[in-house]
Amino acid sequence: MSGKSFFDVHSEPLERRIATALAKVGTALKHQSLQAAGERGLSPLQAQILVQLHLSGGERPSDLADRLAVRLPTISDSVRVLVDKGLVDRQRDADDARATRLVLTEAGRTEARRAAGFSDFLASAVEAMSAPEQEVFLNGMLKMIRTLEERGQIPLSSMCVSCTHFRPNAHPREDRPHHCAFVDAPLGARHLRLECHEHEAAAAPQAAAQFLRFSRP
Amino acid sequence: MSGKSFFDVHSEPLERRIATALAKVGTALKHQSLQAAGERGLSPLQAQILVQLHLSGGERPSDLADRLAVRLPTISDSVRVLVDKGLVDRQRDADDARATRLVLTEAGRTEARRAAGFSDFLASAVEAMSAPEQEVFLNGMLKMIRTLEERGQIPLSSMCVSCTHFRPNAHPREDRPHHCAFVDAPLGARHLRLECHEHEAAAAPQAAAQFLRFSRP
DNA sequence: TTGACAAGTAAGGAGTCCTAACTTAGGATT
DNA sequence: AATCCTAAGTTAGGACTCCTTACTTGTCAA
Repeated sequence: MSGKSFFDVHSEPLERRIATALAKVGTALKHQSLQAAGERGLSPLQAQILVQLHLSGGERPSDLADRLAVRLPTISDSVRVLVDKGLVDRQRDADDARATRLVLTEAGRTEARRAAGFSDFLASAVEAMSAPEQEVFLNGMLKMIRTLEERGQIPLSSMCVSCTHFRPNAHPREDRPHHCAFVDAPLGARHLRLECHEHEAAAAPQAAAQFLRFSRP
Repeated sequence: MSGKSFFDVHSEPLERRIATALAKVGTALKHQSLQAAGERGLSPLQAQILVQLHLSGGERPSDLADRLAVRLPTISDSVRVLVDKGLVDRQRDADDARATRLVLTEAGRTEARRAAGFSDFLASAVEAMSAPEQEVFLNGMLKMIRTLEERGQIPLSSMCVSCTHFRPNAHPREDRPHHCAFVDAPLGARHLRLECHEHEAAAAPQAAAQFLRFSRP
């Protein structure tokens, strides 16, 4: 055991510095999305909407509003522009005549694929970390995001850790401790997903809670 | 050695998922800053400007523009509002009569302290990680940010890892491998700073490059 | 059938962001 | 000293973001 050094005493708490670091990356994201979208003749929100519709294969305006953490009129505004540009089609929902179903046109799909690459700049900066660092990092991010979800401070995602099919720490083996009951396969920290098509929200957040408590390291 | 499992084959690359996770936190940051600032009668940018002036003790509009990754007219606009509200004072710079020096008024300092707490929600979510996880996490964030800086994709910060006083891996001891020549004290990964008043930018990015290559784990 | 509630659009207003066009000051060159 | 270039900042104007409030239309249950 060593005593407290200069830096143990004269520093912002670690959590605060991490929050600051995340805010800096947030600045970069904002700036890059404005730039990247602008080069394609899109606005940041328009690009986000295209990417989201591409991922989901079609959604309602209110779903988009939830996912992107804005109000319905904000989506409505941007969608009108996208429809005018011929990138999105508005269809009446078969189940509920009040609702609208938004789908990409062919041109919209092309733009969506391009727009999806906007975060490549971040992904490539992640390569500055080693593989084990990346694994710990993803794990940490998931814990944070799950915590923010529980507090209603971030839109819900289709993450493994909040899925009925997820069995945390179901196996003794170090590298793949978790299990997905849907595909019936073991998975490790490096495999955990943020958006899974097979996701089914756990009624009670048991799996997520266990993940928060017990996951390694 | 075990073979490739289902999830090794059918997954987005780890770097992409990390980028997605960071983007989600970016969404939360945007949303919370709009909310938090709004409750205090401020806009997000106004709040950022107050916080930055509080940290630095007074800056020029062009410095603010650099730090916040926006153009000068954007700052000029918001500053005018802050001056009207009596939170910021415009002073002529003594050295250069073209330049303006912005300083907080007493009321401005009060608001700045409140606005600085806007990222508390993130800091407290960071507590979902264990202490060793947090250390790896901060280390990873610093590598990412440094990489983004080198590419000009994020504003420069006054981080240890890009400082002339920083000596990476100067000590053999595991928990405090680095050294700060300014205060002449060893420091570990958990002590690394993002904004240090004693920062002096390294002419050649040697220290930073060494940090990127050699830092543990 | 009527009345509450949900999905979506429209209208209006504050803020964010940009580029382009000034204004004024500093510094170098003649 | 006169001139020209460059830097700091403001103003003007336009697109987009984002909100709240106020409709419109459709669902569903009493």
